[in-house]
Amino acid sequence: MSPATRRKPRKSYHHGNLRRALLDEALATIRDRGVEGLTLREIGARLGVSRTALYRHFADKSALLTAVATEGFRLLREDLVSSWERGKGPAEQQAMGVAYIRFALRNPSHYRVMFSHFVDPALQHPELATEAAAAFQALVDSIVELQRQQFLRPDDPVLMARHVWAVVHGVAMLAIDGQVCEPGAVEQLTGYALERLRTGIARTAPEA
Amino acid sequence: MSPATRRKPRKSYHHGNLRRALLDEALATIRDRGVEGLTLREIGARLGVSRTALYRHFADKSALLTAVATEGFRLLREDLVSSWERGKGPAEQQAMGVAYIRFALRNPSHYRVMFSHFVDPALQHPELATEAAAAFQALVDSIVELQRQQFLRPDDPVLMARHVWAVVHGVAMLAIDGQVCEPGAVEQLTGYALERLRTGIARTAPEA
DNA sequence: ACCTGAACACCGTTCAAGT
DNA sequence: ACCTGAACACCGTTCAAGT
Repeated sequence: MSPATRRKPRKSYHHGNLRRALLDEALATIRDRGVEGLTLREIGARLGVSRTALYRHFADKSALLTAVATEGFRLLREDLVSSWERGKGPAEQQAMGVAYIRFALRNPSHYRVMFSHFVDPALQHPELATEAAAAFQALVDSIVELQRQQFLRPDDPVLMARHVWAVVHGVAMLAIDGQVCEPGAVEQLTGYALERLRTGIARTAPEA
Repeated sequence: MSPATRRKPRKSYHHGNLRRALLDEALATIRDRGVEGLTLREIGARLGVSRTALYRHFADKSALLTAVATEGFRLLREDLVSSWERGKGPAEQQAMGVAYIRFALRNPSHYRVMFSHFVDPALQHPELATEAAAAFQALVDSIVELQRQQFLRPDDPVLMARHVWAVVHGVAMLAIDGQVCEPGAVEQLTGYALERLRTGIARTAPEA
């Protein structure tokens, strides 16, 4: 064995995208062991880099989590906009609700960090605040459009958007926290909650 | 100064209810600095007690947080039942919704620990699972009664309860996370969300 | 019974030093 | 530029010892 073939077969430096590798390793660790089980030292060890290599890409642990949350809001917004822009009608808004809850279930690590207040209070980081606001704005936009189409009550769209957000956020949290554990129960709750939500904010009763 | 008058004027042992004092100090620290800012050493120091005194009352840090969560579910259930039993009608169910959100706002430390997954996954502690189930059951009971009174749709009461829970939980989380920060916005969202929720699950349209 | 201080293994972070 | 190893202050937890 030459000295080059060690436990970690690696060139002297970590090549290319260490930042992305750190984010991915953090996401995997959060998925497996939760946010409080995340340690910077173990991330470095798993990637075969020094404990301090991370500080070349993130100011500290909080900055790493902030980056996770920021990326999460961007991915969520992309999912929501993608669903909405297929037709910009009532069916697409229902699809947005499904997409929101599916995002949380498929990206629980992102979702937990986004909403579990592990980042600095009051969204101090401007990037994070911008992405979070953009995701919320996608919801407001769809509500304004459906109000224009006379499908929704003419209430304050921001207030209505907060209500819609509360519903899908509540379902998502119950789902990823395992509070709804029977097989199919998440899908059942998603469908029921979105249908009751629609009835609650619709301009006219569906039978009218 | 005699040796008895030290920095911490205290009898040799902590008298009486150290367990309660530890819980209260933990709640205050969580309120001021968040769950991740909670350290057992500082709690002991603040109470003028050794770092290890806590282990006479709690197995470990997780057990302390589990106790906080368990107490939170008990207090929440008491608030909900108290609101409901004033009349067991539609107005009292609305009051339960208000009480739920007010509980979260008045006891944010309890609420965060209850729902932020700082306790063992899958609610391993039977006491915690029992209290959480009891709080949920109070909601199911009120739904069954209002269905019997023909005020609510005759859907599966557990499914409807999960939906109602998702709505109030979503509003509560947005509120205590400071996502709704303008003065009066929380009360506005609470009133709006509960009214839209009622419309969504009511048996008949209110105008009929 | 309840509490204490020393000790152990661990963590985030800093820094002078390497390539 | 990017990475490294040693060092520092901190934390949860254990344990033999005190009253």
